[in-house]
Amino acid sequence: MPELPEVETILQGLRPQLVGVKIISVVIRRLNLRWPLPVEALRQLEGRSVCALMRRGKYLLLQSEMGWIIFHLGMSGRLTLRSQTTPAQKHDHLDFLFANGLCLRLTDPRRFGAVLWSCTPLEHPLLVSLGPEPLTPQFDGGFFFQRCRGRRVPVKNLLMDSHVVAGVGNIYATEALFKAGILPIRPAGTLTQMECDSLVSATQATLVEAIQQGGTTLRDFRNGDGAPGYFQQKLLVYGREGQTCRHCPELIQQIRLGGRSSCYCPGCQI
DNA sequence: CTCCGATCCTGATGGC
DNA sequence: TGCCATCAGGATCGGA
Repeated sequence: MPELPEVETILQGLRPQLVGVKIISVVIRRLNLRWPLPVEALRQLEGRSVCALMRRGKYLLLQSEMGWIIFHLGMSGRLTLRSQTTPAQKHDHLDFLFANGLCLRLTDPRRFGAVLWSCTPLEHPLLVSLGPEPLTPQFDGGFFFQRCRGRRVPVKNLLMDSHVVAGVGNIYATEALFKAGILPIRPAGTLTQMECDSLVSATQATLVEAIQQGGTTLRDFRNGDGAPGYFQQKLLVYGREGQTCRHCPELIQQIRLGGRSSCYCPGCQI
């Protein structure tokens, strides 16, 4: 569910409420998500304070004096703040109860998400091989051009590959390709340096605007405070198959790439 | 190394 | 109303 802008939105909501606050207890209702929960480490958090909250790609990192908890929300995960009296519902798997009366609750119906533990999170196997953050100078047209060279997979697959660049999912890759005027099925190796420059700029502009809008709520995304995002109102092609392009008279088309649906305009994208 | 498809799981939706 | 198929924001894994 959540791509980079949604995780960033959650992070910005949680940070002022939780940093410096002591964790009183941790309630574990399910021992397994995608992988087993680090039960021992979660127990050791009790009585410790939150030192910092950070994001890397789609991962949300919580630092305590004992080490770091790594969250990944998968397709359907949510992290929300609520009062400690709110009863747990069907897919509420994990609660952190804080000294200020708040409860941080992890909900994940599909259970593709993960909760992991590490003393050095950036060296964790799942994070160490991630590509650069898309909103840093490391991710530029030259970098992406080099990663595309010799590759015959559709460029959209590369843009969504977290080992190439971390945090760009299906919605934002689809939107960025439209903004850059590039067809999602173009073999990555056929992109010119200029097209890579354009695609990187479009990706960054899309992510920045989505963060400003508080993310995209297609079904049930909510930030830490339970509020929806508004970027869905700005979507140019995602989910618009069969409708008229916003920039020309053509109809938006839909194809499947790597098992994911991709929308594009045959008039605007080459 | 590259690429493709299967896979983990539940819930919403639409056709019949 | 029920049943079934399809689809959904992710990322890993195995095999060709």
